[in-house]
Amino acid sequence: MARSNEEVEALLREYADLLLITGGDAFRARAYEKAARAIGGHPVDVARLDAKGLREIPNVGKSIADKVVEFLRTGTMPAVEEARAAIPAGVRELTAIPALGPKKAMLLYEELRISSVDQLAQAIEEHKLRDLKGFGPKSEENILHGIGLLRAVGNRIPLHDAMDVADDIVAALSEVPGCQRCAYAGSLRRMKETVGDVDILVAAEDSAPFMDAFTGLPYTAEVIAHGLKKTSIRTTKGLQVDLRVLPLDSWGAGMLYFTGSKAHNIRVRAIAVRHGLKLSEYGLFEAKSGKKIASRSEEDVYARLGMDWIPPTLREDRGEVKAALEGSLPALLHESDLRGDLHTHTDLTDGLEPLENMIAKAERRGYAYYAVTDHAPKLYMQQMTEEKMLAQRERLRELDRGRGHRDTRLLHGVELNIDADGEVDWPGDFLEGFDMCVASVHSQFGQDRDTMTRRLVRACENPHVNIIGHPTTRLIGKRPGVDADLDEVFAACARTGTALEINAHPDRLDLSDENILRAKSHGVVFALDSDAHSTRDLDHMRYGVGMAQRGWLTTDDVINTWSLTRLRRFLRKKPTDGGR
DNA sequence: GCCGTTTTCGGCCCGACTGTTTTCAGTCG
Repeated sequence: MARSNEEVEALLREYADLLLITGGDAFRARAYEKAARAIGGHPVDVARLDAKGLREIPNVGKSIADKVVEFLRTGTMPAVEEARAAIPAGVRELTAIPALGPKKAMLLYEELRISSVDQLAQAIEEHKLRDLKGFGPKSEENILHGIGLLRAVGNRIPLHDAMDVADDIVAALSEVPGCQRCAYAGSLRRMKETVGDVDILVAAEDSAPFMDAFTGLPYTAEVIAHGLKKTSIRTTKGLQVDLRVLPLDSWGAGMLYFTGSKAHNIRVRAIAVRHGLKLSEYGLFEAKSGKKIASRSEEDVYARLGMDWIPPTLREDRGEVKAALEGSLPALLHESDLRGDLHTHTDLTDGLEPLENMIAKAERRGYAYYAVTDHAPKLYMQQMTEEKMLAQRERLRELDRGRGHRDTRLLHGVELNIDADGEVDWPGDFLEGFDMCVASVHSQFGQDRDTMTRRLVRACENPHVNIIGHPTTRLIGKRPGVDADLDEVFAACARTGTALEINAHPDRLDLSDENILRAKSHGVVFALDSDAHSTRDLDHMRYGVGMAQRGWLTTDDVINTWSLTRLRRFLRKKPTDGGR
């Protein structure tokens, strides 16, 4: 499995939630939350630390360090086990519903014995909540709406969770003797924002050792099917993973078939039929003779159908087949094309690590430039002031001075808050001092369509705002995007020379691929940002790249693939040419 | 529970919004 940090983080978070649900000391719960976040974002694997090393992580003291050591040694954390015994797991699941927190979840359990989302939905239908203190018709409506959101994601899991599992399994199976190829396929390879199940392919002569290794993985909770060509398991976290072993000669056809999408496959197969051919997961065959024509690589198969190889992220039947036939596929941008990150935080606000650590990691990623954009004062909990911001700028300028032309150049920016009426935190003369400004919506997500549209358009029209951060503010599976006339917003971006962010944080992936396609048709340019709150978060960029590719973007569309000179020209915000 | 001390206990990111109340608790960022 990847690192223990994520496991420990999840456990400590669960404990914090359970403390809140049982009405324990809120500050104590907060201490666990803070420690969870710090450990999740810590650059070193906690499994390699002793109690002393653990206590060097901020917000981890003796009590938590001991609990973590115990967990790493025995695999359980007794305090959490006890809390679990007291509260049914379903009660905590209730708090995943927006607008339903620990207090109300506990009340529902105590008064009505509700301990699952389904029971809650039923109770609302039967109007059982109305008589409860603190609940009214509006809460019923809000909770039902929240349940709808949860169910829309259904059994699909976030891309990065699936990616972690897939990376691990591919690494494990690649070690098995006789492995000729091993890779993941399916919607994961297409980088869809959520994934229903994971498909792993292995090329080998003998499948048995792989099937055995697969079912013997430490996080296999259940073996759903066990065969010679296909084996399916369910992981301890409930994710289904299918393994297929095929001969090396079928690799290309297999990858093509299992990568999908279904709609893409149907379209490609139709072309095969037109050529008097037949395409299956085993290869491309002459329909009449059954003679195999191509199968070894995806390139071979596509080429024999008169097509260029299609990047997996485009295989959604959104015009890619036609483009591949015409030789007009876009030259998609790749992670290596990125020259910088334009939206990142430090521990001056809610980041976990100091400026110096973040910059060091940016250098390791080989960036030509790197922007620090901490939060502005109107996100009140961050306690930002002009003085703090100016002190950070001074420090950053100091670090930037004396750098060679090979080093990462540092930009001082800010993530402003877009007010209810489209204003931002500081007046123009203060904003003038920043190299660049991101502006994002962080409050009042429920405004009506006209108000929200005006609000975003006004932010674009601000001459100091260069990038609209996480433009719809959606959280996948938790919060829908704001209601706004996005076409109007996109048009405003194009008109004013404001870039739209593709926020690569796996919980956001905002803009989504559909919105990227739509925005691109308006002539908008994009900033592909990690929104990192720790050094590890900087690596989330791969998910943003996935979204950008799914939106058919090239380097010309993404401002942080540009040279610093071209970027600076764009940041001066000349509406006439948008900096292009 | 953690932290930082006014070194052994008091403060802990702070304010807005919502829907419920009838003066505020719960939730959220």
